[in-house]
Amino acid sequence: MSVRTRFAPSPTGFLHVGGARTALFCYLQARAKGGQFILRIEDTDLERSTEESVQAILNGMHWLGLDYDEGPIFQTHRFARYAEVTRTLLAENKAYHCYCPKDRLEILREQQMQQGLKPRYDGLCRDRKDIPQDISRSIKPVVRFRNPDEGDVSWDDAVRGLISISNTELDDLVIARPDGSPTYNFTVVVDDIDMAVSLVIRGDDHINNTPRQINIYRALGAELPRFAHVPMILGADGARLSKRHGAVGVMQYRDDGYLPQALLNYLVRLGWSHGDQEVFSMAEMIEYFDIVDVNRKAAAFDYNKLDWLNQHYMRELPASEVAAHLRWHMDHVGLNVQSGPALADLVTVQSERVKTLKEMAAVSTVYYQDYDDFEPTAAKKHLRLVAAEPLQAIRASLAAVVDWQPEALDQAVHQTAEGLGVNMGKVAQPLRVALTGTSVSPAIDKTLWLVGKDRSLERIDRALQFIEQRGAAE
RNA sequence: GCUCCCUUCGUCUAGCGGUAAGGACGCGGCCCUCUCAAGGCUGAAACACGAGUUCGAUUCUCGUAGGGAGCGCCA
Repeated sequence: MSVRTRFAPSPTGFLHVGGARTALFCYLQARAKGGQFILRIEDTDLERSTEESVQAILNGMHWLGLDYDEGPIFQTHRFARYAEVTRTLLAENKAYHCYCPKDRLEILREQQMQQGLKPRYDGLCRDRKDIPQDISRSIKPVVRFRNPDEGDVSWDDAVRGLISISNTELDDLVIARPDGSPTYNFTVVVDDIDMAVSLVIRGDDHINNTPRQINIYRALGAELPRFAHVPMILGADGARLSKRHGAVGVMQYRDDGYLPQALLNYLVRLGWSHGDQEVFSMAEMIEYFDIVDVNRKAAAFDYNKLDWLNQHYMRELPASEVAAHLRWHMDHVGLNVQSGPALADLVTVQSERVKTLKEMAAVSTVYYQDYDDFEPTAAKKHLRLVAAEPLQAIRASLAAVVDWQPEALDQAVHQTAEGLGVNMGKVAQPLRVALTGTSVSPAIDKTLWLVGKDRSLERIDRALQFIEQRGAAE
């Protein structure tokens, strides 16, 4: 039988990394089994749902490349259907109208808590036949689902194993508000039945909702899907992930310079593994992933490992592909990519030196525009009188280079050093400071290559001038 | 408070009754080296605790402790 999974976020914010991982698991499970993956937007809470959030979720899914076969399906478009099912339950006496005012329920809840009891609806309206006319006219009732009061509800969770809870722990939940709008636990069940979802993958914060939902499935005479409750993702400090942990929204990771492949690879390894393998292509994830192998423990987010994976992908993915992602960051920091080396060339040189694309853009400005001043300590150390001769020599040598490629440039620097009878550092370091204004940059041949011939010669001249002025001043 | 869930290096994890408890990130050291990286080699680092079951428990059972989730006319 084909597997049908769904990811069902509520549009009350951006696409959270925890949600992204759940979506990834749903996606992988469907793709692996040749099934379908559905995206459903749970927007029944009209107060908190926003159009921007819907867009943010769609953007996040798109950036990650998690494409769905059906959807997005909006619950707000299905109110008529929920109302229909509610009427059926009412007619079958599996649900009933409840006229209890909110304040009565609040008081009840407080009393129960005080007595050390679990707060539950006491069932006052369950079999109430004495609704006075004036009450039924002034109070619009909610609809409650008649939960079984005996027996247990249990299911074999695909990741947790057998979970069981007594019906006496449950109460009659509201399935429709006074205005007729449906509530979460009810819409999920109706939708999952209507959409023939066969495997419900969701965060383990929903474990407690599952028994209630199972009872609704039964009342509706529907077959149960398989449930898989995946552990949550914690912040780096082990506490629940929240804004103060930095990036929680998926798009924030793009802004921070991560590749979608890296984030996906990082997320799939949270709670799941395949032997000692750390790096997985999407094809491998689809091939190896199985929801039953997901473990039960909540996992703390580790930026170091994400960084490592990100660098891995920056180096291993085709440079042109990485360059396309880098482009966004270059634009973002206001660099004109026409005024320097091709981005793909930049990527081949810089990817092993930085952890993120954001960092790459930041350390690459000198290849696209002139730097303002020499970094004081670098200049003090390397642009001294003794550096004048090597710089002049290398300038002459470079001026003669026709094929401005790393091999020829490397040769030029080496030959210059040999000719002067000094080691590489005596030539390379002053040259590096001349080229970049700092003492840190890629290998000198690569640095020259990226800076380009004309700009390199200009900058050497500038450094020579600096040395001369400084010499005169001393 | 009540119910449900979780517990192997700092972190992500392997383990599925007998292992020197493996890998990865990070951290330390060495090597390489024109700087910074990257790379290679290497080191330190874990079975929460207590009872059982068993010839033998990280692995099975039960407690304890710690952590998480839920208990809405939010999802």
